[in-house]
Amino acid sequence: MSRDVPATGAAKRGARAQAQRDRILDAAQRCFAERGFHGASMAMIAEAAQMSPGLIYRYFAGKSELIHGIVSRQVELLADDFEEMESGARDPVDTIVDNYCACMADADDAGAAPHDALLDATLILEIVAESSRDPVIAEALNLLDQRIDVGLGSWLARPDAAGGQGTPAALLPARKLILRALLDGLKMRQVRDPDLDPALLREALQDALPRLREA
Amino acid sequence: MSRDVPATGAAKRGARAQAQRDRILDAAQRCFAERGFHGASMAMIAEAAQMSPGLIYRYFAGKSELIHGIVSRQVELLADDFEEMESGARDPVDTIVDNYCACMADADDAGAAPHDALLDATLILEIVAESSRDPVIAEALNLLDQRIDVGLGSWLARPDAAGGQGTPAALLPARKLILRALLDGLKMRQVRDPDLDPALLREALQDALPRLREA
Amino acid sequence: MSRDVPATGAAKRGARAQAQRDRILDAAQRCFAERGFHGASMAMIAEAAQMSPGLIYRYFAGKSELIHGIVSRQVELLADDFEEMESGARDPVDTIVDNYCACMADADDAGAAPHDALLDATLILEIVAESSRDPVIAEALNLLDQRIDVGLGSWLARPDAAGGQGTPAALLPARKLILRALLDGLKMRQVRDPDLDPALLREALQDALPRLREA
Amino acid sequence: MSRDVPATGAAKRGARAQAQRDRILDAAQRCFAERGFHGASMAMIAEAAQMSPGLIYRYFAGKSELIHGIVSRQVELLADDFEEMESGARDPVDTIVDNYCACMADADDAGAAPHDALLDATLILEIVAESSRDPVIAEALNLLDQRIDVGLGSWLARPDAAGGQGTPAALLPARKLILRALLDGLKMRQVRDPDLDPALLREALQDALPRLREA
DNA sequence: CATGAATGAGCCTTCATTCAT
DNA sequence: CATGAATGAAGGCTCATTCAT
Repeated sequence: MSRDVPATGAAKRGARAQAQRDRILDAAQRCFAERGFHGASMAMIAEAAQMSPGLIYRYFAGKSELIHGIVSRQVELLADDFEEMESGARDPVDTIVDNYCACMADADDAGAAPHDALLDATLILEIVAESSRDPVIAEALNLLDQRIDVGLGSWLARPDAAGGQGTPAALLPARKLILRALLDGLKMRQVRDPDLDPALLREALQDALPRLREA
Repeated sequence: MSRDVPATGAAKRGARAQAQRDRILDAAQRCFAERGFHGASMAMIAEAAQMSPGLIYRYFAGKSELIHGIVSRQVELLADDFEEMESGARDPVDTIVDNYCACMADADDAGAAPHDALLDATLILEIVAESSRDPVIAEALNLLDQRIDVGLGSWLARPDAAGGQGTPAALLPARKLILRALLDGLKMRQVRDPDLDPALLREALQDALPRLREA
Repeated sequence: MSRDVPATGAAKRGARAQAQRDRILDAAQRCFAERGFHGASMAMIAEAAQMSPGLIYRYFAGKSELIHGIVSRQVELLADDFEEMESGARDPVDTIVDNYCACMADADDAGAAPHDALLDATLILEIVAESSRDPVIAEALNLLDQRIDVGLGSWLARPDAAGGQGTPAALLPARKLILRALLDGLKMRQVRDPDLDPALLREALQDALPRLREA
Repeated sequence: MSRDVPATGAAKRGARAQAQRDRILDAAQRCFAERGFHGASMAMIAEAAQMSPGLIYRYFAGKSELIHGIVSRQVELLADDFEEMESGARDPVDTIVDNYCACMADADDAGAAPHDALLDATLILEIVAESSRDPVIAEALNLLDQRIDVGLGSWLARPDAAGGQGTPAALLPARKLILRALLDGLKMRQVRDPDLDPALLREALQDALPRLREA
């Protein structure tokens, strides 16, 4: 998943173009996180990317293509998390909590390069909401969703000994649904209650996760 | 569940005024569900409510106040769900699944009177996202959140025999967090995967909920 | 000029109607002074007059008729000032300074009944400006202007011994113009520099007025 | 008096930008003179300037900033008048009368480039009135006022022989006040009585001005 | 007479997007 | 490629005025 092989959809793009795209996406992600999708203007994004508004349109067809681009980039980031979880190298609780905390931290320092930062929780909600009306965004999100689904599924299915959860195939869809909802729901909690104590979150997960395994 | 008796906070309002407010809120809820908060214009809402744009402002101070009004109405609807859950009159799984299905159904027939309907899942995401930037919306959501928190907390804490979950006080915050996240997350799943089989949802909940109780 | 004989244009009006008109005009004058002609809404005026917006239209044809009414009322107030000046009962400097100070005072206590208060200086500017575009207002102002012109003229012309200025007829138009400009200009200074020391004003007038008389 | 060299405060602005600003200001000045500050809409001004409404906002933050810009331009025009007066090159009466007549003439031919023209008298009243409620406008007017104050003060104080009035320092504030009021008042007369004979004005000034000097 | 709900035109402003340079 | 000026369609909101009650 490294950049040796260009990312999905970027097959033919030159290095320069890719750099520009990333610069724009970084700026957009920062602006969207700060002001929301509708609150951030193309002009603002252009300024954040230190280029003219017109140039953005050379790389992206419109504002919602920016969301598409941002979401697509996330797919790669996610891969890392799943590798960790699946390899058993790390307690899944840690991964989730870290992931949660990372988002919070990102929100604080606006200088971070967002292309390897997780999506701001509020932005995720906006994207998901938007996806129900905007096919371009829906498409991007479908990819992400699928990736998560596969990752979660394989982690759940993998034998206990191999760092998985040993979930029987029959229970897999149900467990996946619950786990997915729980993870998504955490994003909503994050938005509603940004001061949530990470320790409580960890405690809650440590209590809940084991309970969700086969008895 | 109907509005024979004026709703909370509307004590002093005339019947006519209350009816107008509800008409506006119904129209707004429909428009927001269909086009999103930013996508639905006041003009569109006015038309849906069959009145002039200016008139809306006699009843609501601005667009965000419409969300405030919509969310506030939901608080009452929620009360019913919690009564059911707490009274033990009904399996909580049924309540959740029904609630879930109700939303889906509402989305289909646009003619339904929304003031008796649960919020469209997409709209919920938008509202939550917006709440992080709009104090008016945040306030309304705080009320709702609090109500849910109390309801969930008392259900969890109530002794097993009394239709509760018998959760020890020490575990309450953690369990509440998990449950809350799970419920919220279901809304996100609903948006992302509207075709989810209710039967799977029920199965998943029947598997998960008992596991989240004291061993 | 007392109310024994109804004021100009009020010939046929009943006492009740007159009272209503005055109440409206009072409210309007207060609102206009506070927020300006364009800044004060009919709704605001109605509330200040403790009546419904619709009722105002029973007594006045529109917003600019309110200005007409306000200006017309001033004609009577002015009469008093001129009587003083002409009778020689009082130093004209005192009259002008008092008049000036009265306006400032009015601005402070909003409770005063404006129908016997001088027009707020800012409002005067607005009215004069408006008069160049609104014939209704122009008409009212013409009356006021004429009255002032006559009053000023007769004071200037009256023999010195009779409390006047003993201005020769040949110089009258010129002197009237200067005096008029000076008086009007004071209104503008009042708006631009509300903190002007009344003592300085008195000093200035005591220096200038005598110089403007026949050598 | 032309704008060959960019005006004060425009040092860094490109020639194109400056031209656009002037075009907008010209249009605004014309529209404001014709319909008043509140009567002229941004759309109308944009049309007069032959551009889209949105473009105005690239050059001015809002409607009040247009007034600010218009007033600021006047400061420069005023400088010329004061130079004349102070240099003694010209009878101050002439300067005032010319200035007065210039305004009247401008009002007639709407085609004149307003950036070289004095403010329409009616517009001045509106601006002064508005300044008491709009800080942006107040700021612009403060600058103008100050400039006039300095100019008038130095002319009054300058020795008689040097084309001044030789006013003793002790009398300066009072004389300045009177002169200022008289000049301002002339603007009001201009609005109220546009047909005033310039000859009468000249006569009046020639009579009054010398009288306002040290005996 | 009086009310106040209702209208609807219009206002200022923003912003995604385009295009001449 | 890149710029940034320019467009023009909305958008949210206000308010003078009307009219059914």
